[in-house]
Amino acid sequence: VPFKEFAQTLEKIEDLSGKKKIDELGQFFTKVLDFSPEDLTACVYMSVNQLGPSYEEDLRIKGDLGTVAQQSRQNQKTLIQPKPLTIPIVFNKLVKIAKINGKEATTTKISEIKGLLSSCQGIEARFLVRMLAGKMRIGLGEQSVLSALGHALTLAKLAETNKKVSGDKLDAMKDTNVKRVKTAYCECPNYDLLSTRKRKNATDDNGVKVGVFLFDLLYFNGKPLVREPLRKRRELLRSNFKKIDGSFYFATSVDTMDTDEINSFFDEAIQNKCEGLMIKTLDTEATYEISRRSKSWLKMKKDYVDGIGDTLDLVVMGAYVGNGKRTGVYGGYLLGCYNPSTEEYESVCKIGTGFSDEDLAEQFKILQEKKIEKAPMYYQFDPTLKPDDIFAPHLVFEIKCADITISPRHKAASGLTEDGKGISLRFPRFLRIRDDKNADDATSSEQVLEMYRSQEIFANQKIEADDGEEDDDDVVGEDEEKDEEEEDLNKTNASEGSSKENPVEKKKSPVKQSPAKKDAEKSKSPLKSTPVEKKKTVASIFSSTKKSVKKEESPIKKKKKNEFSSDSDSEDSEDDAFAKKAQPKKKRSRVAIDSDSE
DNA sequence: GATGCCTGCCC
DNA sequence: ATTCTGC
DNA sequence: GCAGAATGGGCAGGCATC
Repeated sequence: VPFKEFAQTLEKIEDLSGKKKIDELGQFFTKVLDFSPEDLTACVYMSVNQLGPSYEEDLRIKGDLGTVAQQSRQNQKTLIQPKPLTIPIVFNKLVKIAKINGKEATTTKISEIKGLLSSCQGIEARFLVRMLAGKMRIGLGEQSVLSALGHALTLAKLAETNKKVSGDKLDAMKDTNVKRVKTAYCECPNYDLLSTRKRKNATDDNGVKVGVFLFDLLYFNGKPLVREPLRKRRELLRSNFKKIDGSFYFATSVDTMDTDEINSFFDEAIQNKCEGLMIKTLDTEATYEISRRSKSWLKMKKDYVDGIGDTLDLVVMGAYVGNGKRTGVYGGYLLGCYNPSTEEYESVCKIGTGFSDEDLAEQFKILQEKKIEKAPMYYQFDPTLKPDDIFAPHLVFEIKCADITISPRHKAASGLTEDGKGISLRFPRFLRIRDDKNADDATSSEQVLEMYRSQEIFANQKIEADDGEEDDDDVVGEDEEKDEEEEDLNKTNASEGSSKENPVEKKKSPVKQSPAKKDAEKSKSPLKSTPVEKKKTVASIFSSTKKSVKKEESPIKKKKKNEFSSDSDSEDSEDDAFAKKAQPKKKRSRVAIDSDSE
């Protein structure tokens, strides 16, 4: 397959929109299947800009690569002058470059890349460079590549059997195959992910206790359990594995249909320094299939509710030029808090999300007039954070975060901590510009430290929960049956948990809260977005004070934390309830909640 | 050998 | 991770 | 609602550089 053909396909895809992108790639794959099916693997990998799974360990793939490598080598001999590149040549070369390591690795890689580039013609170079940069940005990613593959396989199959189908019937067949491809993709272990991560000194004696918390079983004795409901998967997990104190546990969970119970379990989780809960249906839509997963797994964290959570007002010290769709505006900013005693601005975090396109355009305009040549003495930040543009202290952003942590790079409150370490934010996002604040009205270093400390305290004490109120909404499931309650408790520790799991796939599926975020913040109408149908939900939650639910996909661990909200003043209201839901399907069911914790 | 920058990965 | 946006 | 594409802190490992 000529590389040029591939590059041209990418170019077309870039300009098309919606499903047409998939159709275009599907046609390309169909052609590949027709003329050089042996190149399909490489084409698929290149479409997702990956070199494939850990080829060293995957014999099947390795075999393919061997063939590819051979072909490529043969071609190269006769390739005295620029000869048209082919998919195998390029793919093989990329793999080769990826494997180069050791001394002089960079130099060698560069020279190999130069060689590849000099063989490019026309648009080939453009896409080759993007591939090398890791950003294809053609608006088509993994999911679409899988769809295209499904389409191509459908057509190939039909051609093979000489059948002719079209219209709705054909579409239906495609859908079926797309689903098969995606399912296979989900069920097929990725050796790269499963392989043990390299750790030079993975000892356990560095004072940090590490434990594994199991919460699901996707394969057992060679059989995929992905299609089994969570209740069964969990039962197999619990009956076939044994807990080992100090290192191997089952995630703490509670089975319930009662939101109050969920809330109190959530409080307990927070107390134990967990980030929150993963709420899943036990029986209904409780399998691990991709298309439904998003509807039956919800993540519940304290910072998802508008008006609640840590909020800070920080000064924009500098900015970084934007890439891709942010070309021409800033892609992110360096923010700092103000230390009145030293009259310095200390970096707290960079920020790059939460902005609408309009926000970015407006900010770029505002900041042009605040640009200054170099960072003033009163700007404290690590050299590695040096912004492309630096501004006089002026603009103030209201930022929300999930946590406040000690940082190895940021300077906030570094003069106030015992060890001199600074403070930073975890998962910072932009909420809005604080027009009503001057730079020196920003959150102070002391306040930042205070927020950090109160988190610690909070996490270590018992929270009285409670609430009161209820809201209406209900949750619950109706159908599905029985309830039992069960729970295990283990609490323990804390260390960071880690986990990694879910080797099966990585996808993301957010349920975002409604887009009402900023508005809600301003208008405080937390419920507004929620009403969504509460019909069939998987689970709906709300609480009286904090908590909301978001959806997510892979559960995992968490880290610390707790709640609290302070802010330099913004109005946080706390109100109410919240409910989120997942999607309408019809039946409700009982849910199981795992504490995502470490 | 120590230090710094970059990459890949986890959230 | 979080968030926004086009489809 | 999905999929894609912007972007965060932090860690560990690997390579470059002093």
